[in-house]
Amino acid sequence: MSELEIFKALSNQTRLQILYWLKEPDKHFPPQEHSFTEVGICVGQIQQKCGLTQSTVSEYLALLLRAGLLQATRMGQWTYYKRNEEAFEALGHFVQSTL
Amino acid sequence: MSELEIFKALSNQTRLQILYWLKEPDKHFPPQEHSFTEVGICVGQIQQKCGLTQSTVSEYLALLLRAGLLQATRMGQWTYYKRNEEAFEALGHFVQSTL
DNA sequence: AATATATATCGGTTTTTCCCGATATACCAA
DNA sequence: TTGGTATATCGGGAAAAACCGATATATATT
Repeated sequence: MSELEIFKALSNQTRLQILYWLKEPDKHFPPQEHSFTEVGICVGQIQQKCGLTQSTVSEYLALLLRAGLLQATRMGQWTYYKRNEEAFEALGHFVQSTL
Repeated sequence: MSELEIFKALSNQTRLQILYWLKEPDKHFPPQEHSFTEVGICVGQIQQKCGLTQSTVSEYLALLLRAGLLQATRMGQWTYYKRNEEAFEALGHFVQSTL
């Protein structure tokens, strides 16, 4: 995904907030069956904290996924999202050396 | 300026292009009276390379300035813009460690 | 003062983004 | 199969961004 698309994905307060929450899931979300670091957080949990509708949050997560900033894992009827830390490192490096 | 405003400023292909040109002014702009690294490039030169209108380019530069990514120097009837490299370093660090 | 040039700002149209409700799809359980 | 829950997708209204042309402002020159 292009840097332009990444910056667009980051140009929204709610999406930045989601990324912040997902940085330390155990601090921001209640305990769950599956490991935070392995699968991430399901859409419903994120939606509750956002206060936006389910459809909007689902779209935001899909957008962050397309930008490469998140990874998704489908487990049963839930989709778990977690950060793709490699993408953040790569982006930081890009900003420092290329942008 | 907030990171959100910075990411918004970076969410445009033309503005990214301008930042790229300003990274190595001597490679992308004709010689000029004043030192590239000291004052930067004037609006007209940037506008010519963009192909957009003067008003649009002026607004883009003002936007990048407000975001803290550029610095401006008024000299006579010209305004010279150059990159604020500290802002890029700070942003890269932010992406790596905080975002 | 009058003119010319460079840049900034203003008003408006088109495009994109934001965010919603409704609906579709996927999966699970009875 | 039927019904229930989780997520994704679709269609659309409202807000913001992307540009533009016209005009205002600032500076320099004559």
